[in-house]
Amino acid sequence: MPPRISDSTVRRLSHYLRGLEEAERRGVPTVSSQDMAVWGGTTAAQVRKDLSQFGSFGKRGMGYAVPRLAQRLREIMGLDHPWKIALVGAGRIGSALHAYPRFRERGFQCMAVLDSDPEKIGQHWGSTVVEDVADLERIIREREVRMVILAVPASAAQEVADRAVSAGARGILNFAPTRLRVPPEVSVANVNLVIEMEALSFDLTRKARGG
Amino acid sequence: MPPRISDSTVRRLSHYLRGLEEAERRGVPTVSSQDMAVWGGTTAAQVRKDLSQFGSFGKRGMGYAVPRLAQRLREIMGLDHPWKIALVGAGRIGSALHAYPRFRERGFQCMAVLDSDPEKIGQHWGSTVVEDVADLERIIREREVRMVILAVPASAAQEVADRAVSAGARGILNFAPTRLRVPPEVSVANVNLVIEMEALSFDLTRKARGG
DNA sequence: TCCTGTGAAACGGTTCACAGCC
DNA sequence: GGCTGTGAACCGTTTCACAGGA
Repeated sequence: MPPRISDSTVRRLSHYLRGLEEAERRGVPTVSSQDMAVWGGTTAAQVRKDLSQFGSFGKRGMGYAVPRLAQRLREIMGLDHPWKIALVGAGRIGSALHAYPRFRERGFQCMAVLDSDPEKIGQHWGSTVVEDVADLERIIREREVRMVILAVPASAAQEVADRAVSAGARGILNFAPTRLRVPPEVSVANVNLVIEMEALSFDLTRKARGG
Repeated sequence: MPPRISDSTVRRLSHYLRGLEEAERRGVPTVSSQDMAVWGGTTAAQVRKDLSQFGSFGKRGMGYAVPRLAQRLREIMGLDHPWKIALVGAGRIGSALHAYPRFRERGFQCMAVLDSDPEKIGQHWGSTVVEDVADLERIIREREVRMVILAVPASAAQEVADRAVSAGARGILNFAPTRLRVPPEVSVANVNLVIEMEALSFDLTRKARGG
């Protein structure tokens, strides 16, 4: 029974891994928790606590062997193998995401781009052809898609999510400003740009008032 | 000296406000903390705690008067007046953000779109013309821009951020996968899509393993 | 000596439970 | 009776401090 890992820990692990891979490229042999703390925007103690939840990867007095720790972190995060994803919504956000090179670099393979708009269906996006969202279930099943990026209007998000889940998708990156209801075996990450802007508005307002 | 307000509280306030404005439109006169809890994906007690940090807005036995609370929340969050923003980076993400109608609906007025690419400078985006990022400081000052959306490559993000801050910007929505260093009077919200995907990867991997 | 791994303490956010007002 | 506002309890995360191995 694995203990609960907090969301903030997971985010920091991403940062550690990014730093480790940069160090790997440079041929740095070992790093200290202090080095990783800088990458993760945290403290050395926090880094060690984070890592200790998964095992003991360092050597006292020495630090951590970069290739070994990077490999272990990739395994822990499930990034030691590619993920097959599908992009639903071929609007502007969808187009930007599809062109975003870092997804592919990180091992997220886009198996399909889907939309409901007849104007968009059939368009060529690089080597990908936009397909009909009516075929969502079949495509997810046939191409073994495990994650879906939802870049559809809020009004369609829940329905598309339900269908994707029923076809076997287990992770959803949701750009629609809606709280999706999904079964517990499914994970959802929400990206809500208006909330981010409103949080900035709050912060700035508070700083302007309170000092 | 206002007490610290947690980030999670701020996000919930956004949700409460969205629900309140929907209720306002429908002419609902009062709501309970339980109603708001549903909007914010939390509990009634949490709603009351959140609100209590800013004052007492409800009536015991009655609930909260919708228009009054909505107005107070807009004031608290600094959403009772428009915000002037600028968009730096006229690539695909920038283009998607510029077309995103919810920013404008929510009172975020885009005063400029900037890029360094001569091909893009001069392009017409609706009624906006893409301008040269070399004029960033002048434009921020002249048009009283307070927030900047950074949709530029990671390699340019810090430099653009520094220049925006020096010209008077105080909020940054950062899409570049970099941790920006800014003075304490400046607030930054990061949107890091790879981290969101990696968090999904972690979750799914963990669920598949642990049960 | 250097730096990790880890219990213990401190902190902050959430939940509980109830007093108080409508 | 119903629902808010809030101190107190609870719980998870972060920080501290140090024991222990290289």
